[in-house]
Amino acid sequence: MNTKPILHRDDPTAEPLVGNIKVTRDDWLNVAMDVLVSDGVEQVKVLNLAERMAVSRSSFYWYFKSRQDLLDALLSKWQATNTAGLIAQTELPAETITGAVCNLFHCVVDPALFDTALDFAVRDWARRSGKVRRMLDQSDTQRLNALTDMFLRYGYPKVEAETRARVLYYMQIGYDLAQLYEPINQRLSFVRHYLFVFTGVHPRDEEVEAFQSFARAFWEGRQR
Amino acid sequence: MNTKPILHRDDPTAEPLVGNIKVTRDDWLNVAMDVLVSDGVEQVKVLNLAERMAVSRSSFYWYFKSRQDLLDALLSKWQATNTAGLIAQTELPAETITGAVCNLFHCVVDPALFDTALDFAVRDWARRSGKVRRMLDQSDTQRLNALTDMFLRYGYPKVEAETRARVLYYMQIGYDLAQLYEPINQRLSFVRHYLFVFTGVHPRDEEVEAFQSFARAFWEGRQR
DNA sequence: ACCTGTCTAGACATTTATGTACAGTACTGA
DNA sequence: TCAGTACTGTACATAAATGTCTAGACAGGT
Repeated sequence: MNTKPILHRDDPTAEPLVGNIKVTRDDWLNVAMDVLVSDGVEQVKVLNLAERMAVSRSSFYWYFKSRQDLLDALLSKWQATNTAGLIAQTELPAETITGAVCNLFHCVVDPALFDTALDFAVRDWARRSGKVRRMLDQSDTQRLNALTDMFLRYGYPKVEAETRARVLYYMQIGYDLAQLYEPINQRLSFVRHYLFVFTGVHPRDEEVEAFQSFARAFWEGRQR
Repeated sequence: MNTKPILHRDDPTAEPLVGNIKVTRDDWLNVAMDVLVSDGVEQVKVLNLAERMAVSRSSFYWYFKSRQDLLDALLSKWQATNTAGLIAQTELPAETITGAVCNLFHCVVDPALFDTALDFAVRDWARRSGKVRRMLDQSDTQRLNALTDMFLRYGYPKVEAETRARVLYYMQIGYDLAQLYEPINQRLSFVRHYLFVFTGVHPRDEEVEAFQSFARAFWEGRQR
């Protein structure tokens, strides 16, 4: 378990906290994000977070007006990062459509590009909040448009580009949702076939291998 | 709003309730299922359900040992219907693979065959409960196997059958999750292209038209 | 040395949830 | 009719969550 949230006070590289400070506003946000992702919004409770950080509950109210205030901050953080991250990947240059889809696959591998678990948590949250639902709908539309444009750039007819964008996007969401933790090697051995089904053309060997070695290197670094 | 839960006492066709009975065990279950689907497990609260039925909370404890007892019953209900429903659709006879996929599409249209919203709610629930998670993993495996077998029956090589089964399954989950409520006609106009992307072959006109008219008839009946 | 601004702890009030005890109500069958 | 069965309602005990108030700890400026 080296994936637990790093509090400011536990981070040796950060400058030490002065005065009576035990945790920072960012600590509250980070821990809240962690709970949001792993347990859902309903579990983002002040008491819960305070206990995890071994800090009094009332400290929370110094940094945030209310629980709702914290939730709003979480949503902003998601909105500012995830959609932008995915769209950036669709716009990277590639010689072929299969190469472009490989670029997109990076999102599944690297949470820094796109945090799938967070995205899922927000989707769940959206079922209970109209405000979140509206933000999410906007993001979905933007993302689908970006994916459609990607296929269009490689010469697909309009309707086919739209269809393939949808299949690709929803498949990624669905896959992550199902959380079928297949062994890495099995999952990577499917990459070639996924590329074929998604694009209708066979990928180049070097594209597949490049992605596989990227993913393998990334996952080895995290003992998965 | 004609989709509100039908309580036994509101159903004119059912035999009238005798004695001091106001609601039945099934009423509790149905309303709970409704809340589970629309608001998630966390909102399945005894008080909440009692208020919706205008009945005292303590009535609940006549029919159920505890809240957990109710949740267990909900899970059983899901397990007994949804997975079986989907697998049955994959096993229906069809002349072509595109026809077989059309049969599967019926699941998306008709909640009696497969309640996608419920499935999603259970997925969400599974994140918080190990027991639910294990049941869900089992179901996912069974469903993927059934879909793979379907492709195998139409002559696809093993790996391609597995890949297409995954794309098809996850795409359906993802699509439902995103809840992009496209207009019916737009959605139906994509059917032909989805079939092509999912199977790699072009569907027959009569297959597409048969499915479209089925879906249209079904949806018109529910003023969607 | 003393104050001031920043942050934390502990005590309190309130709300909302679960579960229990017990009395009451309305049919049913002997 | 009268006891029993099958429920429902009121009241109570308890727990968990949010939010408020106040006293106090700590560093830095004057």
